Amino acid sequence: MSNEVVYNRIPMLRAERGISRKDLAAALGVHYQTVGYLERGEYSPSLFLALKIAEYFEVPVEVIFSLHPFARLGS
Amino acid sequence: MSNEVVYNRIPMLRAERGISRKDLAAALGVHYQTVGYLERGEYSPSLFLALKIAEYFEVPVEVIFSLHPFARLGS
DNA sequence: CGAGCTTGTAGTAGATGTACTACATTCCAT
DNA sequence: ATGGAATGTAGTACATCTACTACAAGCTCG
Repeated sequence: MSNEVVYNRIPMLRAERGISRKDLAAALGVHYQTVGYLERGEYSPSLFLALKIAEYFEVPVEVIFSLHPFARLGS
Repeated sequence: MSNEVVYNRIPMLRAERGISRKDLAAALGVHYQTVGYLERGEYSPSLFLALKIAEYFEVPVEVIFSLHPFARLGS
């Protein structure tokens, strides 16, 4: 049932903060490869991890994750 | 890593709407026992399912799910 | 050039989430 | 009192998530 797509903006938020995957992973308490998998969309995080990510970036979950594609910012 | 607790208010929201687990499950496209497991806290949903639930109840994810216990309403 | 940081890819292993079936219990309505 | 709806429990099976190790490639800084 979680074979469905969940879009995410982790790369954008991480770029805004200027931190590496490794640092983000450390802050979240997960393996740095896990962040890579999430950013590349190979799978979506557990709810627990999603809530941790939202807490870390201090934004609502919906700002980072969505069932529908995010609008592109550029061109 | 999702061996951690995620608190949820599904029973309360479902009671407010006055719908059964079976109907909620059907609306979400999951097995009715899955809703039971979630309500009893036996495990927390995938992010995909959490987003569907929030969409169904028309509230932000944080209203239903939290890393920290919800305040009790009564006494 | 050489070292180190960042990211991508690959693979194994274990934990968690979901589907499904079956049966027991409680409660309400007829 | 009988049946049906709603819920709880148990158990199996499969899919997904996460950890971890290892290696390749690009980049920057000395």
